[in-house]
Amino acid sequence: MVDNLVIVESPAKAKTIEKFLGKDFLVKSSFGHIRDLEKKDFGVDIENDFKPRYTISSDKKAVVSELKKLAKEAKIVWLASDEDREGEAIAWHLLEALNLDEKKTRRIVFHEITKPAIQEAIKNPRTIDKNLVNAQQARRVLDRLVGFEVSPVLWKKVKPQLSAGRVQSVAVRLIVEREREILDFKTTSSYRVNALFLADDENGQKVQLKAELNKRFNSRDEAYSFLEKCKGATFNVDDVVKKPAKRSPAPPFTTSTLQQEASRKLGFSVAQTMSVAQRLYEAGKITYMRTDSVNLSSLAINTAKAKINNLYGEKYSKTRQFKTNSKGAQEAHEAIRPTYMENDSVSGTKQEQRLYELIWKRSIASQMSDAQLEKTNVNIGISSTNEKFVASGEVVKFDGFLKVYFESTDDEEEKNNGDTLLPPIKKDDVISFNSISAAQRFSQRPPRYTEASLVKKLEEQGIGRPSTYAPIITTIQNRGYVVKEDRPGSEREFISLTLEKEKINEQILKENYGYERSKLFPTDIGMVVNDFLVKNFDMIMDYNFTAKVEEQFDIIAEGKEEWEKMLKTFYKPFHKQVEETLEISEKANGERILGDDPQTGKPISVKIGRYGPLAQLGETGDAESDEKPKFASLQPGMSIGTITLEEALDLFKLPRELGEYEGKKVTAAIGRFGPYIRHDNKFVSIGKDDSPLTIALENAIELIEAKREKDRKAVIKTFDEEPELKVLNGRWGPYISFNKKNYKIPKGTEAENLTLDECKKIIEKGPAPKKPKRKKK
DNA sequence: CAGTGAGCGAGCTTCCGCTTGACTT
Repeated sequence: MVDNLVIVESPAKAKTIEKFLGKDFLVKSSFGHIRDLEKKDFGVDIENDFKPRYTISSDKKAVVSELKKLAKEAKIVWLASDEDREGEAIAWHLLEALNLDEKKTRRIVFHEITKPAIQEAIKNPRTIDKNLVNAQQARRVLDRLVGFEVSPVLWKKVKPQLSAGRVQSVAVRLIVEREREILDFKTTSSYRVNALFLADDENGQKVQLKAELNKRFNSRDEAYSFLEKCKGATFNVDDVVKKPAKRSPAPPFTTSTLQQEASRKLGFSVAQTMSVAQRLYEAGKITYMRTDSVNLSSLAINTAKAKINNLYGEKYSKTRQFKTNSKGAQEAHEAIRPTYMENDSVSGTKQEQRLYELIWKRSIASQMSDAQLEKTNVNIGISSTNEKFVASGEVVKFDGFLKVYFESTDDEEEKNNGDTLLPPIKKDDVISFNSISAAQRFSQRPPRYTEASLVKKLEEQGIGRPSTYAPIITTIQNRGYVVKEDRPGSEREFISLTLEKEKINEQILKENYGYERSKLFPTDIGMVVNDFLVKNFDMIMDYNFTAKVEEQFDIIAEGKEEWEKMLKTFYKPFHKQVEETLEISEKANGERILGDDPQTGKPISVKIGRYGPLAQLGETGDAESDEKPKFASLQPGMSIGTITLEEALDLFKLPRELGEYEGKKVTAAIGRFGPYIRHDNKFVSIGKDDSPLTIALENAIELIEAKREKDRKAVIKTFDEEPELKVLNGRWGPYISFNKKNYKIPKGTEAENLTLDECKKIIEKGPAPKKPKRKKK
């Protein structure tokens, strides 16, 4: 029985706003979108101007009926969803789905959750902007058409259950193309020359001065003859140039930059960052975490200023307003910042504390003064040749924002010239060297994407939204297009030449390179699907496709174009591509023929099968011989593009019989869960150190016995009266197993002391709650 | 939990963006 019902999107936001609005206002949340297109027949009437058929999402039925009831009782309903395309559509769907009377409905928006901002919003209601809603409908329908027309093409032409979409397919394309660049990369090498000079410091002590030659040599011989020239040469300081420089703080966090920095500084995955941020948001500790805005409210700027003055003094403070420059930003919220800038730490889990601290530092630093630096460059001439050595140093004269925060970069081999103080040398000083060395350095291939660097790239291209960056990364991995993996590096030799005490010493040294940690790799399926889509759907796969349709959506939002017309223009050529591809295109399976099996002479090939990449021995459809081909799945780490004939032949050697143990056969093979030993219908996993191709019978027996021992330990208690009932020790602690069903033991119960009766009581209470539909593997 | 892969061919899969839970056998 309240006069005013306010509907926002998020329940945490509802709670906060309710406090500002007083007793006459009830604030509820819609939990995001409440309606979506039907799944059946595209949910769109294509023939009839793309008329959408909306239905209330199954998980929103309860929310909608509650809101409906409250709306009926209220005198005025305030629709306060976000002020962007999606938010406007949510307001409109609420109006429709709740059957709201337009006369008693108001649309309001605010950019920051502060009392004055909300009161101001209430004073300035407007009506729903139907043009903006139409832009959203166009976006929604276009995505549906792309997804639901192209995916079935993949089911027919590549493999069932695959998916394609405006966003995910382009994300996969980025990863596939980067991988190809890496595979095609031709490494070159050059010789980098570094010298260690000796100079006097203020106290006349000898100190080292590191300098690099301004030229790299292409061959060992050139490098060698340069070092020869250095023998007996004199080294003269040609000039010493000092230049002031400054550095400015980065803007406060958006979703994308938070994900990047949390990945670089804390090692969080993007999904992890979002879930920790969500908890901080729900606890009222930070502002909303899905945003593309770098804007700070005036309240935040003022409290930051006070905090900085208090902690570091006035000269460290500098008020800044940042502007968004990322494509397609809609700026419905503030930047991500602490709700109370004065709190430099919070309680909570270790992860929450670390993420909060990062957000606090970044926000505070954004309101601090520039760092003042002094850069020094020293050129050192060589009497016997024209090349010069260059030494550079950098000294922080005033730290400014660097006192609290320094943004990291993705560049792995970043030069480490941070805080080097050069010795006080002067122009025309003559200095001597300790050693000069020329080392062979190799050109670096392009880096593979991490989750966070992929998000950065997508944002730059205007693809995806803050609320979808983390789900996109998850989707392309769940679909099996991409895997996130560590890969070991390789070793290579390089030549090092060192001139010391008038002698050149040549060495061959070894270095590791190419080690990858948590990087995104395309799978075989990812590559085959990508190539198929690029070949047949160039329009959708164009990196600028999203940016181009976004321009159209903007025109619709301005009321200068009808959304149905825009869709018609898009759909005609698009649908033609779908039809043509279905008709003309061959099945794509990425098949590659490796050669012939030396034993049978039959061909060996690799391709994508129904269940993933496989190797095949012999040909299909050979009616005369009546002999079926043999199949074997490729193992993790193997790829259609790079597998060799030998590796493929090995796959056909399994399952392998090792011998007998206790009168029963022992075999080794590779299954869904990796390599295993099978004996007496029991399975034992083979560890990393052994391979099913080579493991000996005795090692296998050891594994079998070890497994038996472990199984014995897993049993805490059994009862003679009821052999089916066991108290076991599982991954999540003790539990009861009875007739193949598992039961939770109530907290505070000592598992060892359970009696049969007590166990039966637990069982009577029913099994552990059944897991709901869980489809994803 | 520990392969499968043609053949007959039902009925299923799928998009992006907005928001949290209920759940980790």
